[in-house]
Amino acid sequence: MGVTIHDVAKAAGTSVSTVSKVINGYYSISDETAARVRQVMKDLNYTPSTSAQNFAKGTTRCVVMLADLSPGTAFRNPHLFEIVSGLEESLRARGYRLILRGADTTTAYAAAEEIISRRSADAIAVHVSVMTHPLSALLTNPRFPHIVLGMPNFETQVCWIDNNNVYSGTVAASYLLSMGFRRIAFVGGQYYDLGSAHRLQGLRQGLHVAGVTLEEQYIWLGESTREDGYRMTKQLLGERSLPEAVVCANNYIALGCVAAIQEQGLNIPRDIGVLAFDDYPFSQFTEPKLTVVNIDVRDLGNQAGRFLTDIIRHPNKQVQTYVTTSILMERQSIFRR
Amino acid sequence: MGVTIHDVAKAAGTSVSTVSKVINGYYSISDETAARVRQVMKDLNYTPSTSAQNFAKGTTRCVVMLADLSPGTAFRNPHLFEIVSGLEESLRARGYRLILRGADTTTAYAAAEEIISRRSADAIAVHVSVMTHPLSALLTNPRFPHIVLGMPNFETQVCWIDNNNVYSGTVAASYLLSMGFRRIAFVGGQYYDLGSAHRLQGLRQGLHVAGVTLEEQYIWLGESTREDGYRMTKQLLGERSLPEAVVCANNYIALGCVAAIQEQGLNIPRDIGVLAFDDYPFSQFTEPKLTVVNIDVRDLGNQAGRFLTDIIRHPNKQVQTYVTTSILMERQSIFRR
DNA sequence: CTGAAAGCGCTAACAT
DNA sequence: ATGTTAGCGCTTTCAG
Repeated sequence: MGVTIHDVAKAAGTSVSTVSKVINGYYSISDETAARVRQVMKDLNYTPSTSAQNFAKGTTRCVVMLADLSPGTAFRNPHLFEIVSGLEESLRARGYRLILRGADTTTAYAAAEEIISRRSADAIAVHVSVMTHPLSALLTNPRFPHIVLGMPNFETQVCWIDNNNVYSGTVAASYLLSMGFRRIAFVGGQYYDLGSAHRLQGLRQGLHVAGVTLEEQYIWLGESTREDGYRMTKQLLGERSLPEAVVCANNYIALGCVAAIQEQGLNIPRDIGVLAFDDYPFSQFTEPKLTVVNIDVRDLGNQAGRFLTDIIRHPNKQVQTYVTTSILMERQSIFRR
Repeated sequence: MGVTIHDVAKAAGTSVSTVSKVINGYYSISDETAARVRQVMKDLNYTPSTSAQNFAKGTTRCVVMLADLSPGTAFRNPHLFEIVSGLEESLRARGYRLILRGADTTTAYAAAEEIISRRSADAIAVHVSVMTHPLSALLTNPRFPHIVLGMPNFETQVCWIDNNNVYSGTVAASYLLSMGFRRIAFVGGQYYDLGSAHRLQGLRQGLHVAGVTLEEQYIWLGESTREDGYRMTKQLLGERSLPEAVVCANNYIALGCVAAIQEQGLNIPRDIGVLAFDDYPFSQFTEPKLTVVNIDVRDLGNQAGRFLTDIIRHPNKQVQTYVTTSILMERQSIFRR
């Protein structure tokens, strides 16, 4: 079939090992031999076989990512794919390929086990949504290079990386304070929705250090849906005194929140400001467009790729870290008071 | 390191080829030997190395998908990832792994060339957005197993698969006709936006066979954005006689369309019906929720995977096909007249 | 600086 | 039914 390293060696009048050495570059080969070999490779249109190289070197140069890829995920959770894209980009820059593999909590363990035992990848990336306790044990004992995207909601020795939502919350707080807001409300997900909970925590903290209190009556937690955002905001607006601004834990809630406020005949941002988290395209589908604290999730994927290659090199390396590039995107839903 | 086929052979008191045969299963091995070998494999916790197997067999069991994965793609184009998910699912069911690789029109050629020359995948899937003429030549001459997701907008011998948007257009037509509509408008993308153009064509055709004409004055083409949808609809509403329904080529346009109609003080669906294509989550963010002709893009990915494995087996197979599972999702933006 | 040769772990004729 | 053996295409140690 194709031309092999032997053909090159023969044509260049050298041994295959010499050719291999010029391919890999980290052996001493005289410049002239190297040049000749390179020329022959070009003439013969030779490219080393990836499988053969990897097989001989005992590596795969692949990392597989386990994630929920069930129908509709791309629509419901674009974040996931933005992370995937960032991961792919980062891995590719480092010479690795990203294999995407769908799984759920019931199948992820077997998938990982197969990958590990068949040595079909150099590392595994697991999206936190398919993470389980057994899987965590599989990854850490004995250790196999891995990273979990998102902080697991249980104590574990796995490597993970996540956005620092607490920090993002403080960013929201600083911004609101700087814009002259004091009486602030929060509409978010349930306490077990860690992302929302952390954002709330950061917001509260950020306000607190400035001597401002986030009052309990202004905190509403529910489902992360447009419907529940609407419902909660309605109730919030029923309070005796209106907040000056409401912070929405995510875009879905924000959509409902805006609808509720406007239905009440209130003007955003004149009567009440709205600040949301994340910059889904639909944060721009409201009128006015939402000012948001955006989280650069692609960067999360990027960082994960970087850590992963580190971990492949140093399997004992333990990474449990937060990375966040939160960017405030000022649009029209908050005006200075 | 790991236990190899030799260890198994020794422990089972057989030759490696016997072990190999029971692994692969398509050679005659006595039941009792097979059982013994299998037992030893289990005892030794042996799993064949994927790389070694593939290398020996001269295959990779991988297909790489080339697509635009630039920042924000997941938000702007969730369709793409739904296709990816479908493709992955389908390939996995057939024993292949999906490697996702970012590219653009300037890098896709080199990426494909590398894959082909290094034989690092058994096939390539290319999203039409990164397709170019040279790439098409590379794939077809000599033929390398491939499939393009989406119909290229130039004459080519590549294998491709796409949704039948013309058909979807006729689905829209039939529905509107059955609901008693006659005077219908279309707000869509430019003529070179093939998806939109085909939907328009199907709509026109579908109406035509029922003796209904889609009048030119009711056809507005522009950018596929909320803004342009708004602008076009505004103009459309300026016509001397209002259409009974407007069909929007996609969700973005629909968002603007709904806003324009409502701003005009018209009620949807009482005064005017709105029918859109695609079921992005934000087709439900309008009030009322949009009735849409949804396209099952995941199924497109699924079919692509099926064809791809066929093509790998029969490299000369030529596939240029439309598949469509369009489903009408009735919500609140169309009422029977 | 170069080459010979022994793998890497498994498959697949071919022989028995 | 089972074993022998020659690869698959490249890397890497060890001599020279």
